[in-house]
Amino acid sequence: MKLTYKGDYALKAVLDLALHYGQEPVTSHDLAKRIDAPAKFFEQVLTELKKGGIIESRRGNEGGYLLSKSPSKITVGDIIRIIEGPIEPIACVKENYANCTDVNRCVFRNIWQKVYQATSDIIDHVTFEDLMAQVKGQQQIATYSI
Amino acid sequence: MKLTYKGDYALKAVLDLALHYGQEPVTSHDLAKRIDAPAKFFEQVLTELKKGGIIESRRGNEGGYLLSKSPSKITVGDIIRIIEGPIEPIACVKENYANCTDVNRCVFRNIWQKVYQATSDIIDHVTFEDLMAQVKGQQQIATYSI
DNA sequence: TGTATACTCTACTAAGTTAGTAGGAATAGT
DNA sequence: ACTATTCCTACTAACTTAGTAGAGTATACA
Repeated sequence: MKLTYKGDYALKAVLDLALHYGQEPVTSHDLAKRIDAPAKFFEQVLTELKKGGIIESRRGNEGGYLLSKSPSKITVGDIIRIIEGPIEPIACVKENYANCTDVNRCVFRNIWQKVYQATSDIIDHVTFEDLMAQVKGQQQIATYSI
Repeated sequence: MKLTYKGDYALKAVLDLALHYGQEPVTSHDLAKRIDAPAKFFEQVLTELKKGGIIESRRGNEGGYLLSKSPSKITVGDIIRIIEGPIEPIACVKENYANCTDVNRCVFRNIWQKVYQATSDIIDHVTFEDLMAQVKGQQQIATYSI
């Protein structure tokens, strides 16, 4: 796994939309501003998230983007797979991979399999509901500590 | 973590050298042939492994490369860090990272920290002695099963 | 001392990825 | 009709990956 700017923007955008879940759509412009991403580049990220089925859009005045399902049903892994592609360290980790002479005997494949498993165990079990809870908790602390 | 060809060649080369540990040096040419890597490109990989302190070289006739320490003292993580660089999914995972406005509050950083930890827990604990044992075990089975 | 053998060093390149930029077309609400 | 917004296509500079090319340097051995 390696996180690019695109993935970083995408995660922040989805978290922002999660915090606005059930409310009015949020414009690309507002999102980009809040997460400090170049507006035009960020549009492309939103397009990919839409194609991936994570968000939907409303055009025209009062339009914008919103989550297409509950934050509890979206994981960090979902976003990463859509934006960054497969998370396997090497392609042979996947089942039915034919380009290797002897997949079953390769001592390194076991290692990459474990790394893949460990990584997805983490990112596929963190939902945006979890993240919202953390963010809200932090805001409380911040308020109290002033 | 993403494994490039360079990393793949490096791991295979070190395993091959581990299997020849205590014996005569192995030439770059022979290694490249056995692991099916382009000879000239592969030379660069060996240079990096040498700079990384994993292997040493003997020039001239009867020369070649050999491990600079016991296979039990070299891990997969050592090779990956030398060839592929840092294994953190994003730079902010490292300690004293200044380029972030609020590292302590970022809910995503926790996740990448965990991914980093899980990945290094795996690759830093597999030694080339372990891998040698696996390879030798497989050869036995292969012999018996004919 | 010569020579074959093997490592060493520097430079170049084609293809792909990353992180954008640019400009306009389509659509929806007032 | 006007304005705000998403949608679509194309372009680009910088960087990385996976090599290639060719000359230079050290060593063992005859």
